[in-house]
Amino acid sequence: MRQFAEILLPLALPVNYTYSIPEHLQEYLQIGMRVVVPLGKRKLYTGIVKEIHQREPKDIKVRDILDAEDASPIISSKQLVFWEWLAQYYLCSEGEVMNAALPGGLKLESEMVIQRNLAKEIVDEELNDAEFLIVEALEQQDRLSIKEIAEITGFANPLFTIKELLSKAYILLEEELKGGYKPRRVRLVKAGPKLNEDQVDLAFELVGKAAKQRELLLGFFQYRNEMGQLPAAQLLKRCSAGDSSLKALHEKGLLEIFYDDPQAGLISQNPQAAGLFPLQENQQKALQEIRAKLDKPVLFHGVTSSGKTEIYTHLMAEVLHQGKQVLYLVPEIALTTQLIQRLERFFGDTLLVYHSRYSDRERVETWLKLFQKEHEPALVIGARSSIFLPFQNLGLVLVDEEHENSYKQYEPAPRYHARDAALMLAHQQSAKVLLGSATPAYESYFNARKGKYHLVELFERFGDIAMPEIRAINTRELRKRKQMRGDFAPELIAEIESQMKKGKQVILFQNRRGFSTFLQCETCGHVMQCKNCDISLTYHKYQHQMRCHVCGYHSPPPRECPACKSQQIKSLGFGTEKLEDELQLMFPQARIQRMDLDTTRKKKAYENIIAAFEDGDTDILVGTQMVSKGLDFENVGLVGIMNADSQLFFPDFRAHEKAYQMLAQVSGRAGRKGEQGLVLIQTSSPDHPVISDVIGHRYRSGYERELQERMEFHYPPYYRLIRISIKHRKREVLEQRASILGRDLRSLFNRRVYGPEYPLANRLRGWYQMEILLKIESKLSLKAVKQALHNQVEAFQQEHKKSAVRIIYDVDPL
DNA sequence: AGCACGCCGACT
DNA sequence: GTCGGCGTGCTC
Repeated sequence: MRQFAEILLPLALPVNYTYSIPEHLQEYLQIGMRVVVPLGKRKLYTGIVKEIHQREPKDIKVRDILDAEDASPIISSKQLVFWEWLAQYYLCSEGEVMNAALPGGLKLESEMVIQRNLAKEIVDEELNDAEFLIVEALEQQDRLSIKEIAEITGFANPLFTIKELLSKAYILLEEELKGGYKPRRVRLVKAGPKLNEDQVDLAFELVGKAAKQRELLLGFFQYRNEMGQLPAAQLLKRCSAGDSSLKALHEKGLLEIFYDDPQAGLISQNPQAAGLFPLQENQQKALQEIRAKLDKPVLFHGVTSSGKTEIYTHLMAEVLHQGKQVLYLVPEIALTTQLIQRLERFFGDTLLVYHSRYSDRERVETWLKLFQKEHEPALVIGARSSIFLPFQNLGLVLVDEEHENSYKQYEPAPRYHARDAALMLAHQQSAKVLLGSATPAYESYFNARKGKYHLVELFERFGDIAMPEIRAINTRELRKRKQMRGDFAPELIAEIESQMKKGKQVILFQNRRGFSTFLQCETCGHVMQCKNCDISLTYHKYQHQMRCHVCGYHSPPPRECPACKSQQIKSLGFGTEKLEDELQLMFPQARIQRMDLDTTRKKKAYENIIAAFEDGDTDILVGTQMVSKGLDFENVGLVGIMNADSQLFFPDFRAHEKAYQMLAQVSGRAGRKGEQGLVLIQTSSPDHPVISDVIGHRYRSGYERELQERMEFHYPPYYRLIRISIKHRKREVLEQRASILGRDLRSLFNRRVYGPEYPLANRLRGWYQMEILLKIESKLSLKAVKQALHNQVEAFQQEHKKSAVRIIYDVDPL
């Protein structure tokens, strides 16, 4: 019986391909193994075996699997089920899911290499100069890549020459797989044959007078772990000794140098070496309540500083104690060294960390380590992509700050929401789920009120700290009376001053990076725009550049208006950078730090800024969103919000929800230990209901008000949204096609179709873009809707094949 | 994703 | 006249 395998390839293919299993792999191959398969003319890919069967595909010339990459599966069947759900739910291919799921090191891609055909002897007359160069190079080196040949010949595209040589039989082509993960090895030191532990003085006699060697030997005794070894690099650094001293000790037979994987040399941590922090009575009560209700997902609504992390830690410890695995999801930005170190103290080796700032090698190591821990407890803390790790024995999924938008991936597909996907992951593995936030997403709160989740609430802060006092400052009024000093109300300036006098720190929040929002010509009103995108460029003073925040395009600021040549150009709006400038002028002695995307780009920059603030080396921290995320500072007396208006009046149905979340989260940074913190909000609408809710710490009131609107205007949680983006390089083609597609969809879904319309920026990276929005009643079967949608769009694309538009789906868009 | 095939501008 | 630009289609 001929055997076939359905293979997942890391490509956006509409269906999975089938390959035949050659004789030599028939007994060997298992679901979840990686295999090498040919695709197209000269490409090899690593795919994953999804299914093994005997159904021969019709009308397709099936090719053989070339080889198996693994001795045993590296993807569990549980993961394959999860991937399938993601592809189906988020309307993308399984290949795209696989691409997002696998760390780069587990994917292999082929590269063509050129080898000399030794059967063919060189006949000078047959070769031109370039060909001769290649043949000659191949006499030295037995294989060359296309890139290397390009370098040797100086041709940008040497394929033609290669083909020529191939036809003359001088060379052979071969595919070589690259990018495979190889375990890392480090140099380690352990006791040598001449080192007798009972007679250490003999060893020192052998060393003689060499001071550095004595120091190294002492260091070895001092720093080695319980297995009697440590990394050579660490020993040398601690003793500030050179390699030669170590070699000398090695030659004397006192120390042995060997190679092993990096874990071996580390001082192994004793799990739960540090005890858990004891919980306060109200925390204890919340924990008990959560524990009792985990038969369904629990939404834990605990105000800022209520000590949610401590409660999580206790719960995680319990699940680990049962021998199960825990996934602790946090937004990327909240994954700080502070938090990781804290967890490391409690959980030692059971803790695994996974996120995008880690190198690919580290991610592969984490992946494989978890795979090995099939039936062992493990705690994984990670950002959204950690939902893809190979959990086999998942007991609990914890989603912290579950309202965070950064859980949703937008580009590239799969456009998944890690919280929602994690709920499914937990469901598939019968694991429990805890969602936590001080400001839950309205959709989650709705689910909790409707009984889909359980709700646990905690309204007191840890250690009986009072909720901060929040005051709104009416900037419209002050501007009218010309009392604003730049972007600051007098009251804000006075408070900053008085806090600094008291030795308290200040956080200022401005949700806009750069120096100013845009540059505008005073004469003709022209606004400097990105040439690829339909948005204005932002002026960055430090780099003296205009930058596009969408595509990264940048250019020096113009001296004159490109439209009317006037030299009167003014900057409008303001960002963190300008704020920092103004502040320094007002408070020359103050130590001011800025924290935004620009200042945290480097690897350690974020940690450094936070450490400086924690150590009291910073008086005023100016920042964007980043300052509101999960940072716990001890000494913040004042939080100032420079301009709440941009959040309040943002044209999005979630604007009020997001504004409340942001204001409440930033406010939560104020006040600690027995002192009430102060929050000042500058706004032109101090009476706006969202502002009053924030001042009164009333989460529910905004929720109730907003839900009413959501129902009326057909938005989540009453309706589910699918956004269909249509892209084309030519505006006319796009508009014409989009309107046809809109009509097609309307014939199917009637009034549930909105648009096509241009989004806020109608051209991004050179592509025009329109959007159609589908609003589907929650009670309808989303699956059936998606099927119908897919078929309709497929038919539409078939009918307009020439100069086709690109279509992108976003299910549950944000 | 790559690579081949196919139709319109600057040049050995 | 061709070389080569990228737009489009296909890969089990």
